[in-house]
Amino acid sequence: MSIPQFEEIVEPNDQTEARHEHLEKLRGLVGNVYPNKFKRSHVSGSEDTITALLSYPPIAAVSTEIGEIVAKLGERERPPAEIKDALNARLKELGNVRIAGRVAVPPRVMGKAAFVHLSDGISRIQIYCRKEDFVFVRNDSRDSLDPQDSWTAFGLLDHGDFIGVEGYLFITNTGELSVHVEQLQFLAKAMLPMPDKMHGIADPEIRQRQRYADLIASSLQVRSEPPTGAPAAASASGVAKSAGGQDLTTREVFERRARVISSLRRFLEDHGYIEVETPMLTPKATGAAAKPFETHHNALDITLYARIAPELYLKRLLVGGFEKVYELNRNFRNEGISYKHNPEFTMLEFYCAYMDVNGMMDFCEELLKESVLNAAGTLQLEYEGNTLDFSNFERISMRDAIGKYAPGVEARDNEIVSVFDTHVEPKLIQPTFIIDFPKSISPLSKASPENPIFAERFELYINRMEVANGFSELNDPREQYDRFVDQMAERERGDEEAMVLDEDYIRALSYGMPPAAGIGIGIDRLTMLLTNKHSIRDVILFPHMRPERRDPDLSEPPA
RNA sequence: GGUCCGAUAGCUCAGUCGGUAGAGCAAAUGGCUUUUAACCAUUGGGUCCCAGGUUCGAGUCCUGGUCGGAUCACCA
Repeated sequence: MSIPQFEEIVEPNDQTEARHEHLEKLRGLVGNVYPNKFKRSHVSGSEDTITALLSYPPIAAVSTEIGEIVAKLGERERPPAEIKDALNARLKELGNVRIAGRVAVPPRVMGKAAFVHLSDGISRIQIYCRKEDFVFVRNDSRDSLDPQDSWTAFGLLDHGDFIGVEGYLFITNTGELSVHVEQLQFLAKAMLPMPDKMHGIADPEIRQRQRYADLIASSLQVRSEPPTGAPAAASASGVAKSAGGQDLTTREVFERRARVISSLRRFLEDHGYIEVETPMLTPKATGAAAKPFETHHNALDITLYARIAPELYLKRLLVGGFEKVYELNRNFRNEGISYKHNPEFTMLEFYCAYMDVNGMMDFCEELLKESVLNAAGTLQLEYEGNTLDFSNFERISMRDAIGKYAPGVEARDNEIVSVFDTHVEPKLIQPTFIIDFPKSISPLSKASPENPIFAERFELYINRMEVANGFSELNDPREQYDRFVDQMAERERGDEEAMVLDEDYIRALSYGMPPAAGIGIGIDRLTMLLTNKHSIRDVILFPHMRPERRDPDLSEPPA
């Protein structure tokens, strides 16, 4: 295997060469250009990130006051000096702050003063540097550069570099909260140019392959209505929009994803569930109908499969005496990639002893309402031109749903599923539990006591997508065995996705499993709904893609 | 896997009928001590995705390929 040259990875061009030159000149001025740390101040009570400082009440209050005054001014008008001076006196009392971040705009140098915005990935704040008025700190000693060298060093900063500054907060003549810099420390270089400050990254390939660049672009992008001082956290309310009313930035999408996941965990733990971890590499790929990834374990010389579902392991734990368990982690399915399928996807599965399918629907509804509200701040979500209303979940049998959404369409018992898939699923926009599934396609669920051709099973549909699937768990080992045998017969007939018999699972059930209900919830799809994203790749940080291919001419060095 | 669409400067994009490769941003140089998509002046920057073909001449037309997107089928 050939080792690519550094220059093949970071290709030289006028942009990178300029940055490289700046870096070498900076090295001459400040010594170490990749120092190990920068100590931030604690004015806000905890470590002063830019976001923490901006949301610290005394500072937020000043921002709000000046913001209200500026909002009333005309195009070229400036806020009155006496108001500004009074606010500046309040800011000065807070003392010096030490903050760090990425240079968020190309530095604006104007003769003998300069303005730069720093970003902490969420919020940005302006810093103001005046020649003769601030110094660069050397990174290999405690010395400072003289003002002339400091000004020279400032000119070597590029859009995207990391710097740390110390200074005092003040309001500029135009009314923007800024840091008047007294000391500046160089922290790290950006050797590659930042994404276009107005457009960000348009190419979906780069957005997904180089998520880091996408995240930078989303934090540095200049929006048509820039968020003036208000931290992004203030956007917690509202639908899939951030403070300015625009679509969520990439950063905000993944913050919202994190919020819904932590809320799901909290709700489950508050209701007595414990989180468990079951094998991802398993000798049998079962518990769902899907093609698995296959690998080989050398030491044991056996084939292992990446799990397609944790279901059968979790139910073994019910046998073992855990009454409420959940697992929130990845499943792997070796199938097509689409806007709603990624080869690895995140599933929340949980099981509750002594509960049936109806109790599970009730609980699922409460869980989703709570988590959606926590993550998005509302139960009404704008999505693809519809308003999804999470305050109301319909429950309807598969048979009745066909009558309601596809009136006049004939559906004999053996066709009910395909008729449902083609005629009903595309119409299920609002949260809908479909119940009464045919038992034949539900090999792990209990039959309905009222009508044994149905399983006590539901699927939750939202915006034409299956978001959850749950049922009363079959706990009769003999019947489970018979169902597996039926599945194996399907397999023999060529259905590659029919379920595989798991002997150990039958043995486990034979020790006795309490009546129980279980569910799987697709976290990626739920996140799509919460963030108004139409592709699963937009809610997975590093979605699967074909590997990047290097130019073959460049990758064959002499042997 | 099928169908449709796309790839041009570091980034975002134009490029007419086949006739010398364009803009904005970014970069470089100079100016400017409160700017904020800063501004003004000057300069540099191209494997037009790759390989063939048609043609006097191809970014443009044709064929094949690579990568990506949308969509359909299977899956959650």
